[in-house]
Amino acid sequence: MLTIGKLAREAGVTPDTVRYYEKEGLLAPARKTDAGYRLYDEDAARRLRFIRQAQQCGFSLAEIGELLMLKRSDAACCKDVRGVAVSKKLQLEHKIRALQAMSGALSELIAICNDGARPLDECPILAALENSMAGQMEGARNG
Amino acid sequence: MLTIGKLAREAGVTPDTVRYYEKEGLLAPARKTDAGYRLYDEDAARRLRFIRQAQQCGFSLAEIGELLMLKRSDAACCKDVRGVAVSKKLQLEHKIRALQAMSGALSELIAICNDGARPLDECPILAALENSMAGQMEGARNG
DNA sequence: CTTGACTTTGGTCTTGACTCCATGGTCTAG
DNA sequence: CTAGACCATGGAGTCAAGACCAAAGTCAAG
Repeated sequence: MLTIGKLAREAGVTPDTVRYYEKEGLLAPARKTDAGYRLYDEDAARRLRFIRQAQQCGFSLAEIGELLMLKRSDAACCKDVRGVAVSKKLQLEHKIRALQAMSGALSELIAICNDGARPLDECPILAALENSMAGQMEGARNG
Repeated sequence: MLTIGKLAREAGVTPDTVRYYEKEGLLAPARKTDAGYRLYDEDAARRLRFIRQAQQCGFSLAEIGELLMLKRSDAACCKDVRGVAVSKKLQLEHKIRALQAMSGALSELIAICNDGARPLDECPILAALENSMAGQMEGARNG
């Protein structure tokens, strides 16, 4: 069992952040000591890591809450919940495509610029960035 | 030449947002009328679309500013700038991997839950989400 | 030449996600 | 049994990214 400080340190956040997540209903302590200290188990640690990763991927805490509810959902496990999963997956795929387009654009950029010094106005950065993304971007239009 | 309203409408944002981007140094009008009206060209429109897409991918306006500076950079075009591009690309790849892990986890989830109703405690959501992400997540640890 | 849609600047307000602070209780090492 | 590190609650402050508002200028149509 971890105290809030240890849990937080392990995940690279502050205790304040952990308490905040609790207030938002994302992460509860397994139990509390008589003195009121929060105690967390390994499950909470994984959960916290998940939250941080999902955040890095651009999900809001509210969305992460939905993702985490896939786990808890008191209702039909594999029914209503499935809809949420499907729509989240579509969102993810849009994001991935957009990111891949960007990444591709940057690759071209890096490759082309590899040869050394060029005149500024010949630098194909804008072209690479804006053109090569355009195609992929269409798909992500209404993400 | 577009007025701020048309530009904004085309990109699905408000004029306020466009002015905000200008204040943040991300997007300037090509010129102003005598009356002080902002006028934008097609370049600005593309730029704005780019900003929105990048935002959807989880970049902050500050980061997007860096990306856009790849274009403007008064210094050596294909030299210092290349470093920024490379590091942005690494960031992107981390994000992509994390997103793909999530997407994969959701796929399993959806597939497994496809067969109908199951007991809650047998619902493999936690397992799928947390286990199947664990491996990929390691890599993205310090993104 | 007025009406309605649009624009300007400059300001305050909001929301999400924290972050810091004050005050006070708890626990462990010496 | 006390000093220093940790924890609790409650509330205020911060930052990004806008949203909203007021007062006033602009423009195209009838």
